[in-house]
Amino acid sequence: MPVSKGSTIDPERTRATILHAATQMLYECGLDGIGVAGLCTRLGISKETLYRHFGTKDGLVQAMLEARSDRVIRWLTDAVTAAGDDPADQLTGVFDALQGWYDEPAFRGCGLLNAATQHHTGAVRAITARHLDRYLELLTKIADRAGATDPRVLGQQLLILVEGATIVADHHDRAHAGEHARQAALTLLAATQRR
Amino acid sequence: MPVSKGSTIDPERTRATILHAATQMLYECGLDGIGVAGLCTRLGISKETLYRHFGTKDGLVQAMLEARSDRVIRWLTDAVTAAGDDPADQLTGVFDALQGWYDEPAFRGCGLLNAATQHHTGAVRAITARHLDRYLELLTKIADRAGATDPRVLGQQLLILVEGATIVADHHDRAHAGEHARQAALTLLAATQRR
DNA sequence: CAGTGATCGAACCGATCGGTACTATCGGGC
DNA sequence: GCCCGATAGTACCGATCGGTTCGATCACTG
Repeated sequence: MPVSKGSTIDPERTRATILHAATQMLYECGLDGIGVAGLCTRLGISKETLYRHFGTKDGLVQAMLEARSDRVIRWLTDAVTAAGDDPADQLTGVFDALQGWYDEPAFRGCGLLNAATQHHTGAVRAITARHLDRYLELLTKIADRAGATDPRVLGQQLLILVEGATIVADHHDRAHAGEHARQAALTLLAATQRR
Repeated sequence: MPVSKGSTIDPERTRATILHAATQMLYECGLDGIGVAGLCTRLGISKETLYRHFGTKDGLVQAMLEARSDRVIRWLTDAVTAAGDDPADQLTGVFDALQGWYDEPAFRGCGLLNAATQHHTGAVRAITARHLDRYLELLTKIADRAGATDPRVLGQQLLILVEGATIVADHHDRAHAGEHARQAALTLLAATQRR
């Protein structure tokens, strides 16, 4: 059955729907953990539709990763904003948000890092590197607002904590990684302010 | 040419040679980045030999990961030993060793974490989780010797720094990740001793 | 109401995958 | 010196992969 029952023909909306559903599937199964055929079946679309919107599987992957990066950065930016003006509170907001993520049953690590590890093509790695850039910018701003001696160094250290916590949560101890990282971040923040 | 020229028939040695060469190849290409056929060609062995020694590709992967974990842990343990008795020096030894690794052109992140991300089968993830356990044990011992208020928490934080530094080195800034993590580790160490 | 285009479902393609089978050949132990 | 086992090389298998094509069908537009 083409076009099926009451489905609105709206390419933009179709594309967005595919992107959203495929993001979850590919995150859950891994980029190579599910083929295009299986993906289309579980998305309830035909291969032709997928290929018309995204050209290739890699095209879908890249579109999905860019959208995911946007979403993650927005999510953490909001967490910072919601935490108020105190840099320590902002860091707490970030790591608490991360711990909330780790607690989700579907948590499988950072989708962008996973993708870069699986397909180490130039394009995917570039998207991931840019993602870390944006992360770093967010964290460095906090370090700057906190009056850190060297905000760039503290920003990098916070980035290491964020990524390390995500890795440890995925592969070792998801229950406490966020909290341990949060405490470490606050200690580093306090130490740099004290100088 | 079977058995080829002056090749010694020594199954143990053959197995070890395959394991060593395959470890490098699979680290460089990723577990799914090269097939069994290509692997055998570049290793100069036949598929039959590989399958006799390891049963399946997964068998090879698991044997390789276990060997790699042993090797990495021994390497870092040696770095700690070589650094003397001062916990701060020991941490410096660890992160300097890591930075030396990041500086290698062939550096592609932690092979065990990469493998766990690529093949999230139970067996591979278990080997990786155990690898992090051993890492944690090493770091917690340092925290303990340093007289940390809570050595287990500091050990976890150091683990987060180690893994975070490796991730950041792989995907963002390989030149400074080790140094930033080292500074952070020393700051955390000093802070926990001060209390 | 006619035509356009988005979509489905299925068949199909060549390539590649992990794994097996078989033969020929060589080294090492008896 | 003979024989067994380890090995190379090659052909082969079924499954699956990413990607293409085509016809039928339905929603929307004019």
